Amino acid sequence: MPAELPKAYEPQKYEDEIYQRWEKSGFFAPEAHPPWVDNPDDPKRPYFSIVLPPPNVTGTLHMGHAAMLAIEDVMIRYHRMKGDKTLWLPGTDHAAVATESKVESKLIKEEGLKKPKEELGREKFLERVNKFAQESHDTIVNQAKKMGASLDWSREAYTFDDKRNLAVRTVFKKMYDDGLIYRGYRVINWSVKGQSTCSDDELVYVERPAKLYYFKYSKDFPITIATTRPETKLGDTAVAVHPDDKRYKKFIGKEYKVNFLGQPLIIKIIADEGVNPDFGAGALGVTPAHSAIDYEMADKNDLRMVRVISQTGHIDINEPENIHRENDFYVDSTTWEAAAAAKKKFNGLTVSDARKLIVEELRNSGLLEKEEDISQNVGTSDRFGDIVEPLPKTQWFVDVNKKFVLPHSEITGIADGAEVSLKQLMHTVVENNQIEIIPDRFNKTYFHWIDNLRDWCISRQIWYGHRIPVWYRHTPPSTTPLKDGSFIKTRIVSGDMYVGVNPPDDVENWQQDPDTLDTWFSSGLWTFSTLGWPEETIDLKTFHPTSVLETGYDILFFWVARMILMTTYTLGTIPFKTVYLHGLVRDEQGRKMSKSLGNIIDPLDMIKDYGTDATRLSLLIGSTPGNDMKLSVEKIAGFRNFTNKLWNIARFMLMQINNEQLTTNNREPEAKTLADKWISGRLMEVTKQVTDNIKQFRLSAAGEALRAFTWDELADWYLEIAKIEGNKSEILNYVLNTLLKLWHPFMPFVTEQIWSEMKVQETKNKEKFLMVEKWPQVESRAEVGAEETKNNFVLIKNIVIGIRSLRADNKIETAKKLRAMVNAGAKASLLRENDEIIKGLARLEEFKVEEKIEKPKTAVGFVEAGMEIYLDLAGVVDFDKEKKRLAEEIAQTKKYVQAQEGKLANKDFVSRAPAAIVEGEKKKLEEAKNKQAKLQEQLSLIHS
RNA sequence: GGGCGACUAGCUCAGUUGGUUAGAGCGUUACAUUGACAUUGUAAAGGUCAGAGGUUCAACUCCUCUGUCGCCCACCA
Repeated sequence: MPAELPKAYEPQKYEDEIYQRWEKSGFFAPEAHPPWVDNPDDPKRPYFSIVLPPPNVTGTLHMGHAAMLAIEDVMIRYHRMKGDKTLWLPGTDHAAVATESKVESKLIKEEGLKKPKEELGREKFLERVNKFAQESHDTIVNQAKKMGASLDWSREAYTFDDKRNLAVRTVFKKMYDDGLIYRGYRVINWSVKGQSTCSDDELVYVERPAKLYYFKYSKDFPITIATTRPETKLGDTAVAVHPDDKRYKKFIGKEYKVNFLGQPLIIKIIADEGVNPDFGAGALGVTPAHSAIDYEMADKNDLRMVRVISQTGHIDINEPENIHRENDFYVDSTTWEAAAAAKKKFNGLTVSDARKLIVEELRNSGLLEKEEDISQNVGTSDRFGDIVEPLPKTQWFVDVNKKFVLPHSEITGIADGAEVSLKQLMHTVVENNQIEIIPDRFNKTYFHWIDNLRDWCISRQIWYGHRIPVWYRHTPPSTTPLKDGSFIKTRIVSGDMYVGVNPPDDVENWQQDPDTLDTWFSSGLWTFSTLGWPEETIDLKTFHPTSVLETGYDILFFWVARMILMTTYTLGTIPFKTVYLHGLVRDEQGRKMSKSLGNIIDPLDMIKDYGTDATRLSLLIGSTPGNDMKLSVEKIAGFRNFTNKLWNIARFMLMQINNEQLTTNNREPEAKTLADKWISGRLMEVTKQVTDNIKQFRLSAAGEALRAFTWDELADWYLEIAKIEGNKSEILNYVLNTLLKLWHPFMPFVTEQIWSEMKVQETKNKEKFLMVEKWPQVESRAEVGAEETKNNFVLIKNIVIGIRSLRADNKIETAKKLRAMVNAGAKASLLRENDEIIKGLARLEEFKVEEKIEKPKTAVGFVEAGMEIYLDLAGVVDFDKEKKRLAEEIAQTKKYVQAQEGKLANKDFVSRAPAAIVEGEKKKLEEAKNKQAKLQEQLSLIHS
């Protein structure tokens, strides 16, 4: 007998050591193919690759990461065991804003700096950020290792390292040359707090109460407008009404010179379909400089743009584009003086102070007609948290609608050299199914997002990020608009500007654009920048497009869509074939886990208390793609129990396997008994189920099938039978080998540990890994009699269950041996062959199998598959109770019989349903009728 | 305002093209326990599949409507 395993599995004892051995073995890298692969260098050998969604470098592992790592590791380990060239490439994300502000507040807190960026300067500050990132990098990496993730650390990438920076610069330059990146003066989302732009997707809308003010700009203005932001009206250049609004139709096209509390305005009345005549006053003041929607309206109607709010969030009506001395409106000196007074009055006020003042003045001058409480959606900055101030600035944009020539295309439906837009590319690859999104309902969301996509603002005013590879001869060109009468039209500022992958030769005469790129710009390149692009590396050729992208559905737009954009544009191909979206991990009440709620389940605590395998299973089983999952400590504890169960199953099996016969060589032995045949058949079925389910990304179903097999069939039945039949070395060995392999992707540690105990027994060599064993094959052998085997076994099983059930009902203690007998009819020989099993499992001293038998007087009975089984209770039976029990069962059976008869009496059913279904229902009816009759007979035989 | 999802046992969830007497885990109840495992075993209770219509021989499954909850998108200013 092999050396015994400890009674309980203690994950903490093994996990770290196993991970180190795995890592040292080199098998995480695709170069180290499993030893049994015959043709490792065959170019046709399939590959499987996943690039890990990079966690923030300064972050710590949370359950979301844990779920991601567990799901991806299952896929990776499965494909590695299948013999594919398998690469799982790790990396971390520099998380520009998040990291920068973390370091900033750290410097303030710990070193007493007031404004760290100003005080240290760009270079020194970035040094500090880099240092911090470097230090905390190891934390998240080590935590990923704790999860058992079989990542190829030799290829680790960072979104902000030199290689990725080169990729970023290269793509930027290419897009600029194609005219897809432009510098423009447009209304963008500005975070006053963060002093930076943010993209449309980074806005979070918050519902809050607001006041809607109704007023006229001045007494002589004909239309009342309504607004929640009176202070922006200082920059109005139009009033918009619905084209069909009878009240206002006559004003459309007219232009008014008004004095708005001292501020001179020229207001044009325009018509726009978007104006809702029933909301507010049915007329709205158009502020092109401080509202994205007004900006679009202004663009359509060729309006002027007057900026009145500065980037610090103060009123500032002194911007160059605001004062138009050429305009005859201002020739009038009184107006000019009024304008000067207005400036003096409002300038320097914060937005909210200005609002108060304006409302006050409107009220005093009798212009304010109404105040109304409404609820309003305001956009806040996801990163900084403050309400975003739309204002015009010169920024860099990616044009998503502009057509360009795609020289090389591997995209179905788009030919080499075709003229396309980025939007079209993004649309096509999902529509033509080159990229499959799981679950597929997210296709709809994705298309909707693309259809509404506007140009992407990519420049940010923070320091920790990829610097824009643009240099200006002196200072950045002025943002003063051209004197073409149009203050709206996007224009690309030319002049002394250099765009290049590398700095200009005489860089000392140039100044680089101070801005950095949106972090998603570099993340968008992730699948190919990590593989070495722009170099033409072997990795790129071998592993791209990647097989699967697995990530949370919450970053479908931020990241997944941008990767599709960047990859189709740059390489003319898809970044990945399948997108697997997992849900959010929530607490047991369905709430998000957060510090403030104190409901965080820390994966590292769980690993410590219950082991990694249990933690992984709790995230894998019982959750489906795209749906949030609820997690509780109890669930994890439950899987800890299962881990221990598996350990003890193995422990027992190893004790049953004869020392000389122990082998990790997986040949299926000949099945001798019915139970043997049954368990081999079931194992084969389960192998097929698990394999199919993993292939179809149904990991929960795969795990659930395996769990049910392992516990309910193998442990509860076959191993119990093995105790009775004995002498099962070979088959137990085979089942154990297969079982460990099937479980390995889900619970790598406990399976590897058991395997290495076996390896030591067998070869005295620990350095052979289950991790690279060959995945069990599903043999397409002819399953002669497989169905019959199963049915026969189920019959035995049901007899045992029936007897146990009667015992329990009659409160017979487990230890007491009873006598049972059966009217076996045609099944007599089957039951005789297996009577030891029945006797053992049902605790019988005698199991009498006869073709025909009379019911003993002191017995109770039941009917199974047409046989009557009697359990002799030797006088302890309570006949009243027994009568009741039988009557209940008869009633139930009767109900079923009636239902079946009704079904079969229905002519439509018999004529229209497939013959096989009808046959099946007939058979069920016969069996039930038979059962009913026999139960009836049993009842009638009770004389009390 | 538009869209999506969920609603199945006390709780957490499976249920793959329509055909099962609707399943699992946890929990509950009863009994057991030095022989692989109490991180256990045996047995049991527990469901009008949110509601109403419809299609069909047949609906948890397909269609329509309603309700409750959740999420995403959308700057009625």
